[in-house]
Amino acid sequence: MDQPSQHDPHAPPPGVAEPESRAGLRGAPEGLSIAGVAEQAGVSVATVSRVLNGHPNVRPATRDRVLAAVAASGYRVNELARNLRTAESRLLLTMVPDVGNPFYAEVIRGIDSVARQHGYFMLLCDTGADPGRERSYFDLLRRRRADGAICLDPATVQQALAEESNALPWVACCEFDSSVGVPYVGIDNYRAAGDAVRHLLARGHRRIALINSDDHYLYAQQRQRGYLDALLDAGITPDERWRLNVNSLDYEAGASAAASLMTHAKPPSAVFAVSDTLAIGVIAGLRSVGKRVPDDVAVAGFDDISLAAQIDPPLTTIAQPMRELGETAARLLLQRLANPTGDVPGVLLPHRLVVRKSA
Amino acid sequence: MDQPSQHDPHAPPPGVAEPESRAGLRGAPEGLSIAGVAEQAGVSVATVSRVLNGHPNVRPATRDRVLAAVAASGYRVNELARNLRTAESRLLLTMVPDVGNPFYAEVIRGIDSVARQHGYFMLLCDTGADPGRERSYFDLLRRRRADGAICLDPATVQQALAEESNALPWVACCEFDSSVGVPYVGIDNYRAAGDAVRHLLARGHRRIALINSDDHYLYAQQRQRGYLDALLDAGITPDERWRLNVNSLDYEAGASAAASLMTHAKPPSAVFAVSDTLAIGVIAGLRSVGKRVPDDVAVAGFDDISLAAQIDPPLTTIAQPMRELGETAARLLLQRLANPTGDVPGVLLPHRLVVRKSA
DNA sequence: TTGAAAGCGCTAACAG
DNA sequence: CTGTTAGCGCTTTCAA
Repeated sequence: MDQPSQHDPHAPPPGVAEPESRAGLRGAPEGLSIAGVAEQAGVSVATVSRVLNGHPNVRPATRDRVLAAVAASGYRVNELARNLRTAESRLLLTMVPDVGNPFYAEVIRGIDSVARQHGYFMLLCDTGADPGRERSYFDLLRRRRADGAICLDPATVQQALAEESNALPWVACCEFDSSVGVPYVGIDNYRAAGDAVRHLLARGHRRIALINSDDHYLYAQQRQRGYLDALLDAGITPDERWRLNVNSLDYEAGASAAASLMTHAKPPSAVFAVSDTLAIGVIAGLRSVGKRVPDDVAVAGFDDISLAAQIDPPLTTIAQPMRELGETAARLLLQRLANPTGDVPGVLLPHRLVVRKSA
Repeated sequence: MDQPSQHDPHAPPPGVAEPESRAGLRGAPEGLSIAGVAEQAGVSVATVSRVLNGHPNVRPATRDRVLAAVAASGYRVNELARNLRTAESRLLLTMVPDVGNPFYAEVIRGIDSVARQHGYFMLLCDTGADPGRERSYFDLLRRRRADGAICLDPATVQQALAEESNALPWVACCEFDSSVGVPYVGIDNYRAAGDAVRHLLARGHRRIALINSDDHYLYAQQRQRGYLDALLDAGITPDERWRLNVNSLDYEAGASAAASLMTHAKPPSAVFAVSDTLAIGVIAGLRSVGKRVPDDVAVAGFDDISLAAQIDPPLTTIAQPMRELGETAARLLLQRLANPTGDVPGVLLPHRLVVRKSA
């Protein structure tokens, strides 16, 4: 009972992370090393290391002496040294196109929570979906600053990554190309988009526009195919002028896309935007040109960010399990790290149509 | 011209970050060290190190030989080793209450951009404003995993930090207590809140509610004082029942606070929320109980996140220079790192009232 | 202009 | 159960 079995060396060592006396902290010399603690405790550095890492083979009395010295001196392990010695950084790199997007923010939280649970920290990098930045961040893996990476960037840039470094431990999240051969987690974008469009069709709409994101996202292509096929299946010939691609998921992008859509003589009666942020912008843009939602134009979004339920009118959208997406990605990566040669699966998580007032 | 003067060792070493032949990468052995490169180039490890770090005293011919070996082998420096040797992690810790809040997201971007410009990466930690998590993250500094920290958490927890470790290199951002003695950047919350309330007063409102965030944020106290004094100055006795504190900045918190406010017999005609997310929730909550904004109730927010201009009605709010806040915080920290003993100032950035339709 | 060698602080054999 | 010791891969004197 007083002897920890099976110790995780990256959990806070017993006695070390506990609140210690202020005096101890005050006295903490800057350059105190394990050798200093060993001396104070009258043992060898090896023993201190053992105690710090929770190894079982230490006599309780010795352990206490070491712990006392640690507490008294305010010693903290130098993880720079530990990292070199163990050849791991305990850092997980997360590359995301836009931290500011609420969708990504939530995915990130999922990643972070699982990472921390396993003694890893998250190095978050905002790539702006720029291949150059992506590459340079990815290089952190080779330089050993991160043990593994999670990539949410466009499949086009993921392919480049895969080509030159299939062996490096990384996984794809949300955006993925199942053919590149890295583990991935995401949803069935084709079906999800179809579900959204079929909902619009069921509401009686025939003129349905698509506001899509940048085409080098594979998910954009998949959602577009889902949209087209759903239309075709309903006997509707898609109107090319009603398919817009925007190069950012900002509210503004959605707003101006919507406004331009409404300049047509016989404009669409419904809009499907592939992101809630876009859809919220669409609603604002529609309002700015005097259109009411959903009376004049219905709007459906994608993601179900928390804001979707709060705007006027509340947004009908496809819910993605954002947190789970992130959590799963982190688990897949951890799995790959633990067993570099083992096969790691691709996993598809379920989506869900959430019907609110906007469509 | 062909000799880099004044080289920053953390910028990509010349020739190393450039795209190399695929063959080079393919052939890269996992455990290639500087010694291997030295051998291939027929020089000593010291020389390789000099080349890698752009030291001037290397004969061009030698340098080329080394660079060729580096390119051919696909060698990448092991930063774990470099970090131990140079005793720095080149990581900046950022502790933030909620990554998902658009306000913080934007501040974070500012931090990240300056950090990267100076060869640092950002370790982002979501504390949930929890003192325990804060403490444990902060410990990363002592363990040498980060060279410095930027804290956006409540002043109450910052005080604890300061008490036990005034000597550690950290700065406060957005939320700060000028008396704790660490460098900080923020805005004049007292004046900003006053500006918002005075705008409401000028619009003819007398019954003005305040929806405030958790009281252990100093900014919440400052904004409350600004609100109260502005009312008092206008000869109005503040009504205590109209001051609400919520413990989260989520949309939902704003929505339910607004709804409860409207249960009063003679409810407020205007609401000042100390965060845009709260204000957006307030508008949704008002709508849910049948109130129109701004006709029945005017709403003012705080921050000017990008969403503020998109909702219906567009939000009147106090703009904070979010990016600059982050950038400045990073610069202050870098300054402290460069000169640990030097005095680092507290800096106040300007805010701005943005009048839109909601008030 | 270059090389040899001494560590940075830690972990993990290997002995005892 | 404990101590001695050999590195991890790099940077940096110090000498040549």
